[in-house]
Amino acid sequence: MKDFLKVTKALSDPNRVKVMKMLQHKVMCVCEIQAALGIAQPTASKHLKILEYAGLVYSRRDGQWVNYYPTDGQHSPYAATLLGNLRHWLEEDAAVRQLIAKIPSIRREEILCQRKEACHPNRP
Amino acid sequence: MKDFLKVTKALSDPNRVKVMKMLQHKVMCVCEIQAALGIAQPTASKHLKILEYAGLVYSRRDGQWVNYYPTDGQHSPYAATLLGNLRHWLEEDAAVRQLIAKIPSIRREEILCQRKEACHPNRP
DNA sequence: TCAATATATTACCCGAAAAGAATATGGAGT
DNA sequence: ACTCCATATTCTTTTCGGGTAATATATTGA
Repeated sequence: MKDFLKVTKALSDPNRVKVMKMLQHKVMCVCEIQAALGIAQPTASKHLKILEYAGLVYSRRDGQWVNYYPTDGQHSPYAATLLGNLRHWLEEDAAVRQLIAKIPSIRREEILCQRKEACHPNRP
Repeated sequence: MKDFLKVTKALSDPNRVKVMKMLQHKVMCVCEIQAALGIAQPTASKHLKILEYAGLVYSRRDGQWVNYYPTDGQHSPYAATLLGNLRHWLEEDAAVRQLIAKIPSIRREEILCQRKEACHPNRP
């Protein structure tokens, strides 16, 4: 029961559902997710932890960034089933389509997490 | 997105999941659900309304009682899929098994909703 | 019509969850 | 060692959801 509730709870928040849909289209780091959703960095981090705890995503460090991936659902049959369905569910959702379309323009090298107001002008 | 969230939210509370599992084994009225879960009557009523709003159950009056049924998921593909999976999911869950086993001993004619302390002795 | 009962609704309390600010951690590069 | 930056964690505030008591509604039967 607990494992099931972890998954349904994780997927009962709009931002977390959006994260899952984005990750199914492209592997992303925290700062990219933060930028895509327009939320604060700790908020993004916390959402990802909840998704990870539910067995829906896992993370791997890549240099200075931490990438998040959708899992194959090995550790939770509930996660496995819902991940499978989510691949086609909500593909026509307006907010999701808008996010997916926005992804290519989000590049981690051009994001500054620590100062929201920063449009870092001189950077390699 | 909203319809999806209605379903995941509805299924992210343990008591509501238990209601769904019970209803998949036996059609029940509000007072039976209330008795099975050991919660107050308005609480049971509210949970059922949330499940109904999500398209997971529907209700039909039968004399003085209102019966609740699992839907076939016609009004929500998300509800349809999860209802299907729930039929086999959690069948081995301890709390669910205990509830299912308890169902036959719960008879609506022997329940008094309005006074919790009542063990109504003389009743047809 | 009135009494009894099941269900729905309302109002309110309380704890949990979401949000962001501030701070801590840790890797990369100098 | 030191700096820079992405990420994680802590803290605090605010919002949301589950719970119950009290009340309203609806049905049954006398």
